Amino acid sequence: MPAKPASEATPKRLLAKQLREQELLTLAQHILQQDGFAGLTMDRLTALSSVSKGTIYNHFCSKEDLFTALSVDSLQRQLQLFARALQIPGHSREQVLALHLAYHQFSMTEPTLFLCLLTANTPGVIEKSSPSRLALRQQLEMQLVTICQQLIAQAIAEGSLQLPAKQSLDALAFVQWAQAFGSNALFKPTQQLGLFGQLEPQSTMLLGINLLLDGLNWKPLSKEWDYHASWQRMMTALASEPLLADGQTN
Amino acid sequence: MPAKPASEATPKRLLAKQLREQELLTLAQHILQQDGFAGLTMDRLTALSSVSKGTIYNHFCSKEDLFTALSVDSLQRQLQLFARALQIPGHSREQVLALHLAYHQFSMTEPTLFLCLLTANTPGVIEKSSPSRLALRQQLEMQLVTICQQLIAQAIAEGSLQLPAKQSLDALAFVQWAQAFGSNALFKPTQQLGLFGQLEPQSTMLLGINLLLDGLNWKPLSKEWDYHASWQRMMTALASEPLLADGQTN
DNA sequence: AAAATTATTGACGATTCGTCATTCTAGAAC
DNA sequence: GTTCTAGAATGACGAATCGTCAATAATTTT
Repeated sequence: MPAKPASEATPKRLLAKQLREQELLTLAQHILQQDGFAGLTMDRLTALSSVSKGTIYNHFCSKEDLFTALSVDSLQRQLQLFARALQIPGHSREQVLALHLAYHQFSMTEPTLFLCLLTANTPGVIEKSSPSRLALRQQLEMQLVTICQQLIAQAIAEGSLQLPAKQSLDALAFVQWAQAFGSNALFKPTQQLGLFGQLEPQSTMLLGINLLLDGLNWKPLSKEWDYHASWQRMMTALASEPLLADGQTN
Repeated sequence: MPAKPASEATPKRLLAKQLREQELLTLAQHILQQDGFAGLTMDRLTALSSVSKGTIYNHFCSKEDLFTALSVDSLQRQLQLFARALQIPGHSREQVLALHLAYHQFSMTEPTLFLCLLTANTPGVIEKSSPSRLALRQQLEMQLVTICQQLIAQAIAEGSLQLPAKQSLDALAFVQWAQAFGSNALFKPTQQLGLFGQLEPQSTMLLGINLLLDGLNWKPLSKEWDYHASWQRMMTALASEPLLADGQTN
């Protein structure tokens, strides 16, 4: 047998495949926002796509795996938004605010993707997703958390924040994350929220963040600074800022 | 046509039906914790139960409706735990802590039920559940939130807490709820949590609560009181306390 | 006890998932 | 340019699951 170089990496095939995968994902999103989650069927996806069912199953090992893939997409979008949010000037506590805002904006402007994120966190979906894709998702989540940790570390370094006794950076990042996740999940798009229906998401969310950061004694405190103004300013900044294209060096 | 009394309310049939429904729900739980969410099938539930498929569909209009029913069960259990937690003596801030602890304990000791709660919050499930059961769930959630609100109102009345300017009771309850929900969801049973794997749930959760309540200036502050001790004390209290039976007047 | 109303059954149709033998394609070897 | 081959694509098919409904049984009413 001739020493075949194994051909391991398919040269340009890979690109086409990734491209098509993205195409399938956006198509799935369209179906979701048009017909709801009950309307997303593999057969339907097949019918509306340009490829056959077999090919689709060549991308996603199950319908649930498709959901996990959508959640990965979701996280990537979120990562982009985080990057943009961090470019808004402001002191460290304002930057935390910017991240929370970006998260919130994402959940509001991309309800479908956000709901995919929630769905993909469900045991029924996890059980039937491919391990590799689950790992990918976890890696992306880690990137997001790392951003938060860096922000906290930076605040400590510059002196606007002191690490509480016996606590880790991780713990602080977790608390922030939990707060943001919980708030956005409860304010979730669908369902007119009988529970907290009369609450205004924006200011309630800001309240939670302020309480948390005040509790941490993260300077300047909410009594020393108008974070409502900061929130407003950042909202317009995030909305208007020309999103820098993907692979752009600068 | 003879004036039929409509027979509206079936006298004792209802009891039997409710009893059987509970039986089906616990059976479904057993299947879930034994074979995972992928293993729960209507046919399988039928096979293991003493009734036929038709009868089961006479209780739950779809498989998703069954999940919503499980989440209702979950909330009822949680309500019980809240009641018990409130009986533990302590000042108002300790009582808030007790509620958080009860929530956390529930998510840890009844992982399956908690996961049902998460699953039932998913659009795919909501879309296919019966409106009446969704309403029931919402009502129970409302009860839980009301308990939180009362606690806050009481603290304000007795002077250990002041309502922040321009904020409502609802908003404060929401923030607490979001924090608790987020933390427990992220520390969810399944999946060894690569993100926050090395974190110790207990103390991290306590940290979050303390930050929030300190931010609210809810007395006594965490620097003036050993809430870690309170947490420990309540944990044993919750674990050991003889659970008062359901319909017991006292 | 007969009639009438309500509940139960489980076989069946319909839907959806996921597979696999076959067909096709793109590039390597000659 | 032709042949060869590894891998990709296809879509008909089998399997699994959902949910229904005509027939039957149980219970209440008269």
